[in-house]
Amino acid sequence: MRPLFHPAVEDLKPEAILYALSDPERVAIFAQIAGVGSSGTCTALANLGSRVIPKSSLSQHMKVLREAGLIRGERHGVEMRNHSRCQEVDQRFPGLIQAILSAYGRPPGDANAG
Amino acid sequence: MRPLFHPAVEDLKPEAILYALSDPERVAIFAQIAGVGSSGTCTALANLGSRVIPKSSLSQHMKVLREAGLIRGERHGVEMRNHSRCQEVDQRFPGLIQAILSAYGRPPGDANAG
DNA sequence: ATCAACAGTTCCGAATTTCTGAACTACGGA
DNA sequence: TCCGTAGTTCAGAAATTCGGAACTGTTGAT
Repeated sequence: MRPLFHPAVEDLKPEAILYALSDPERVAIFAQIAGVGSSGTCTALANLGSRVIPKSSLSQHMKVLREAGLIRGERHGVEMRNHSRCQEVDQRFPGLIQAILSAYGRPPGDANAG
Repeated sequence: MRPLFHPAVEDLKPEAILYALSDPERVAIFAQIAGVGSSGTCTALANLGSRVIPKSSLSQHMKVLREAGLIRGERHGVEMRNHSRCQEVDQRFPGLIQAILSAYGRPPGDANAG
């Protein structure tokens, strides 16, 4: 398995962020990670909505969110812990995440607290 | 040609808006329309960036923007005049358009006055 | 050390979407 | 009517997405 790629703050691309959050399933995943604050494992995220997301699809979703710079994933033993990079994204693109989550009717949560 | 479809304000979907604006080419088109205020015809919009957009592709882009509710197109004689629906979108999703255009480094323009 | 279970990734074929040249529709003017 | 212009629709190629199966890497038990 190749190591996970995470873009630096200065390399964040608005198009990648918008694309990542143009899928309601990914928004649900991201909102959960941003809301809880951390430790969102893939298996815990697989059934947030009305269906169980197949794990290969979930892995792809996580990759899209990660490579857009929205989340950071760290391996802890056998599992992956994901936490949001809201603070960094907000530093680069002020208000963007909040406006998007609000549009989706997601409570702001700690979206601006990191 | 079938009549153009424009969603009502209450039918605007954040995923459609984010998807539409996850393509830099479409963002350039939308920013131009929102900035100028109106009367953006397709031929005038075809060469905003580094390449000339083929007219079939441009037509598709316009359709995506229109069906996301970001612009309104009206046929005037032989040409189509497009103007932004920023005001309506902003009413439904406050701050969203502005945050997105800012992230892309586009001046706000009359994005909130449109 | 070996084995089994678990969490997540990668592979790959099927389904869907996007792209764009060519054909087409619609309107206005001569 | 015939022509030119503005834009849409069609259709095939190219690219992307989806998801089951196989795989990798880690932990814990024997």
